[in-house]
Amino acid sequence: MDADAVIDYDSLTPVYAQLAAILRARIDRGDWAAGRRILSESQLVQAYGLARGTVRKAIAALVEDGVLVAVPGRGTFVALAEDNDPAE
Amino acid sequence: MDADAVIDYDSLTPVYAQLAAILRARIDRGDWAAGRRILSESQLVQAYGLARGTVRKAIAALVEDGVLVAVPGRGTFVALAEDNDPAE
DNA sequence: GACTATTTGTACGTATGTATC
DNA sequence: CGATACATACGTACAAATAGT
Repeated sequence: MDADAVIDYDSLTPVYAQLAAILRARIDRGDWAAGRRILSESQLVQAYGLARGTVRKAIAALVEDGVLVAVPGRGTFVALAEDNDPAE
Repeated sequence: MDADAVIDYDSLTPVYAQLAAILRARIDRGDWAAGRRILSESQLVQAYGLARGTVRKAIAALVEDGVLVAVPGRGTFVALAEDNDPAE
């Protein structure tokens, strides 16, 4: 996945999945280290021009994969375990 | 969980979680056998007086747990495997 | 093949609640 | 107290898949 920072609405891949891939790439390339807080939902909404629901869906997918950890009232953080669960 | 068929908006448990518990109970008691199609999202909306997003969230939780399987254009079905993944 | 109806999937918008800072 | 941030719940609209006419 090379299309960082750009959402392609004509793509077969859902927007939220594209954003999830973008965020995962940014984490992999070191934009945010483990344990660091990433952009807030509002900031992601503005940065990529998406609806909040779409941003939340992307974050939820990464939380599901153990890449991110969401903490109510604090923000969303990069998970500490680098190697995630290969199950599924 | 005994409060079948009734959503309690004053409960600490989120509405979508209550609906998920209700549906799981209905499956356990045999309202729908394995491989059978359950109510459509629209029917669940009408039956329980909820928004579609809430219904979808409840279904998503059960799909996550391997209890249900959603098929685009056809409906949502009771999964074949009775004993689900106890992980998590 | 065309058309319609049904059903799930995706996307967006808004409001409220609660916890944190 | 106010601002920020995540969680939940409501609503709308359109797209895609499926089935039947």
